[in-house]
Amino acid sequence: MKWLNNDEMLAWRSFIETSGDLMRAIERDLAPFGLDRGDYQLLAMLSEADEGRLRLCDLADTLRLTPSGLTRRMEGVVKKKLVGKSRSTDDRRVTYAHITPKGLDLLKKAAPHHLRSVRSLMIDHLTPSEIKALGSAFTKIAANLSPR
Amino acid sequence: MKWLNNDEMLAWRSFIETSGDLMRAIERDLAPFGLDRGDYQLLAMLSEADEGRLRLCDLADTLRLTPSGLTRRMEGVVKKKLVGKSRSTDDRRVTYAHITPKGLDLLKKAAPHHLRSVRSLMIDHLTPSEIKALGSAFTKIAANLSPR
DNA sequence: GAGAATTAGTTGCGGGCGCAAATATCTTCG
DNA sequence: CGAAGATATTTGCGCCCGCAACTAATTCTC
Repeated sequence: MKWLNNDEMLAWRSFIETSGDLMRAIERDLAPFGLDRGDYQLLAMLSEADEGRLRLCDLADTLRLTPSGLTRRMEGVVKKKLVGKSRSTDDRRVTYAHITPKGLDLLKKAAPHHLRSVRSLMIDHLTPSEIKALGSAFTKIAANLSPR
Repeated sequence: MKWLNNDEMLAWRSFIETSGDLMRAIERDLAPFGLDRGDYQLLAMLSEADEGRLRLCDLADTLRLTPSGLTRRMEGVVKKKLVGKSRSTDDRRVTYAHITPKGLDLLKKAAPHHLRSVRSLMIDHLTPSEIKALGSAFTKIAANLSPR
């Protein structure tokens, strides 16, 4: 049985212990805007999408949500009028989610703060080579994760 | 407004996109033992603790759970007889959680598989320098996260 | 030493989200 | 074409867990 050496153990332990804390801290910084991380991610994805809209199933994929998870999350942002839904006339199974002007507005307000969070909580503490290593490490890990 | 450069963006994006997937994959590999990641972590912490027991509040801290979150998680493992509770006679506010022989047994069975998961999903894809970088990066990030 | 503040743990409530089943709408193929 | 299968979305149900409020026990403070 090949155990983990010290470096490996530190990599694994610091990752699992810290990533949750980091996420929570990011979330806390987003709270003043009335958004949680899921909402922010959702708005960000829509704002970057072509015409500011995406099919729900594609949105669910990019957000790593199951269909049902997305349905529930949509309820929240739709109620806040940040996002709207519209059925496709082309394929009547599909529904589009599109970001509203209000949603875009809020996102544009929140983004700089969020960016500052990410910098001050993470990026600013790392050397350029650590940053490169994080990127390549997670990219490789992702590539080897089962097809989802 | 200082935006993120390419390396920074990749580090951040790959981290948020991948870490959840990785956790889920780890969890999936633990499922055959009837454990989820939270249960495993709990058992692991107890098994490493002095005399195989910890005060509930200390356990909650190390598991990054609120007191109420821990109460609920304990319900599960106690019902499965993997963990027991005992009041301290010394300070009658405190309750200890201690791992049972059955819990220790299960942990010992699950650990090698879990270890293999961690290796095959993460460690094996990384170079030694990436592993070192992950460890130092998350250690630094943790050090700068608010005092919790 | 009595009351205030602190600390440990539990409980009620609510939100997020996964799973399985149900529904609606294509798509495929004999 | 029509039935069988695939795809998009919603709903019912249940688990995890955080927050706020509550109880119990201990420690401070005057």
